[in-house]
Amino acid sequence: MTKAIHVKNCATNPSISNSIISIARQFFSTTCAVSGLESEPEGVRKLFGSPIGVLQDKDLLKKAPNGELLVLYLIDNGAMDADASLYNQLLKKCTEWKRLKEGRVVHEHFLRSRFSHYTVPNNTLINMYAKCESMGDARKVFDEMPERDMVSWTALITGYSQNEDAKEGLVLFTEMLRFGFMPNQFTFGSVLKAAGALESGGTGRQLHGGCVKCGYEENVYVGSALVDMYARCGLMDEGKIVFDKLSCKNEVSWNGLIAGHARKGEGEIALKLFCEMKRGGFQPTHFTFSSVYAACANIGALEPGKWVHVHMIKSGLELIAFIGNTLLDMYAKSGSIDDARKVFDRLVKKDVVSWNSMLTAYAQHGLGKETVECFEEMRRIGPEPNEVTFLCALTACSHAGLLDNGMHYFELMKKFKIEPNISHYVTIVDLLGRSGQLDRAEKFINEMLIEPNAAVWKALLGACRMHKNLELGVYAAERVFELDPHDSGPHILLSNIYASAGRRSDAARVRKMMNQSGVKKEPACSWVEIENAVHMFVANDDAHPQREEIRNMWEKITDKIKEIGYVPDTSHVLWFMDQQEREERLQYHSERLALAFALLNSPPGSPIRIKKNIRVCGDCHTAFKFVSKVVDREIILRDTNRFHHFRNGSCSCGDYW
DNA sequence: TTAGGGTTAG
Repeated sequence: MTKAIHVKNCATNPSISNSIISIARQFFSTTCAVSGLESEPEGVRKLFGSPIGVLQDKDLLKKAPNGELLVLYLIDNGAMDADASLYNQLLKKCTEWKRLKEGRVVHEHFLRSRFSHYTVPNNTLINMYAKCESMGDARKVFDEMPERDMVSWTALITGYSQNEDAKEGLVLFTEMLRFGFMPNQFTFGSVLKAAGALESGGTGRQLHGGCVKCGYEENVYVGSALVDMYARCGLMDEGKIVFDKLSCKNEVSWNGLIAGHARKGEGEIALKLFCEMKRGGFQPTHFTFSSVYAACANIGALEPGKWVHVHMIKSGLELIAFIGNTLLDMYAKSGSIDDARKVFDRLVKKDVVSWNSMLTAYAQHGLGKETVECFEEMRRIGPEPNEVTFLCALTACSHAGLLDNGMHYFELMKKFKIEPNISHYVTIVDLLGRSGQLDRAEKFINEMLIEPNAAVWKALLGACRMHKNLELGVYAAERVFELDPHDSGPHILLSNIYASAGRRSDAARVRKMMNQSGVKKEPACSWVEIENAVHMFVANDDAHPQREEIRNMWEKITDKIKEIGYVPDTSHVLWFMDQQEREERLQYHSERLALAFALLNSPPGSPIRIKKNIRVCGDCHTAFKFVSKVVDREIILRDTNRFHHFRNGSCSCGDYW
């Protein structure tokens, strides 16, 4: 319905009257009759801060930043009548375009008006400040308004929950109940988001009870928020129950469930749900693809990831950074760095995360030269690097042994006014340590501007293990034990340092200390993907149906690689076994079983992709290099740190990992 | 006037 606004005393100046007509149309979706303006154009110019000419533009309000102020000017000059709903519309526009500065001016004007006690525009004010991330102002409006309704409470609660202050949102919710206001579906949506952000399943369950009581469980917004809340709390079963009960589901409900499994590292389930979603006739969105790619990246599932990518291409969704970044990451983490680069090159618009993801991909694959080139390219044509960019670049230098480049980048951070955080320090210690500059690494730690944490000392400890420095290793391990006594890694590292120095009783003491304090070692396992199915192996796996064939295969391979010079290095195996026992133990490390299985079950010549949940041991690394030579296959092993591409007897990491 | 979902590092 169109309503005519009669602007009184309007201008003979056509540019002003045209502007007013244009504003009326675009701003209030109404027609406007101009009858002559006697006010001076200078005043308008002052308010706009820009030449009047700008106002003649068709897309006036999108371009002219101060359209709201013109309306206030017209009100002040008696050219337009104000009412409560006009203030409301002005504030809504400020919210929509996130124009905090103009919003404040409208707010002041509103306070001087005779409508300042009206609840609705005050609620809109709360919402405006909340959306402009100015919660102090939102709270002030709420506290000072003479009368509040349920919307006032909900707008403020939503503000806190959207501005990462979930706790305050929940506190306010209980207060709202105390004051006797009944929450509606909007309120529940926001408090459930808050409970999810706090990963507080207990609170979430109580709220769920409230939703049921008030009859909102079936509402698709509330239902999806419940699914999302349970998913963020890691309670996938409960999320699934709510999801199944929803008679009216939409894409968001599906996405909540899929993203939940993706976050938990349950890639297979996320993929299965993606198929179900499509079968159910739902169109996957950017959010869906993003979660599914993250799920594939997590389990290193290249083939399923490619399959989902084909679906996305068919669906016609543009390759924007939003999904392209996760797609790139998926290819990189699944071992296909070439595909990752292709995605990067095809991105419609690259943002800082795109560049960081590409740098990370190169870093994980040990491609130091490419990382340096990519970083330089980013400096030339890309967005401003951020702290993650530098972390990626430093990690790549560390993994590739590029000491000078790494130290140069660390210095460069100052130029970009980026304060190094603890992760940057850890990486530098790692870089110096791996390069054998242990004293320099120690000196660096002592001169750090922030307090070193367990990770810093762990980096030094790892370097001491690599370069067999007992004294400094013991010192670093003691620091780690003080700061993080429950981590099994440092205990094992120290025990191994002692063992390789021949100090068996000390090694035993550390193991005993570890066992007594209840520190548990994560059991090692490996995965390999054959024809779209993922097979998992643990060390000395006796349960596998093909165990005999696998063992025979590995024994055959061992004989072959021994012929061309492989000598088992048993220093990575527990010290208390005899030599033969140690060799046997090594024989059946999970990655070897996975490799033998892949050799038995995949076509000759095809690359083999294996994933391991902990760092690959030194002896397996050596063995794999020899294997890649005798079987003439590329073996791509992903461990927790990085990728190893084994080809023709050598590894892409240059034995530097 | 108030509501939902995603990504890079360690």
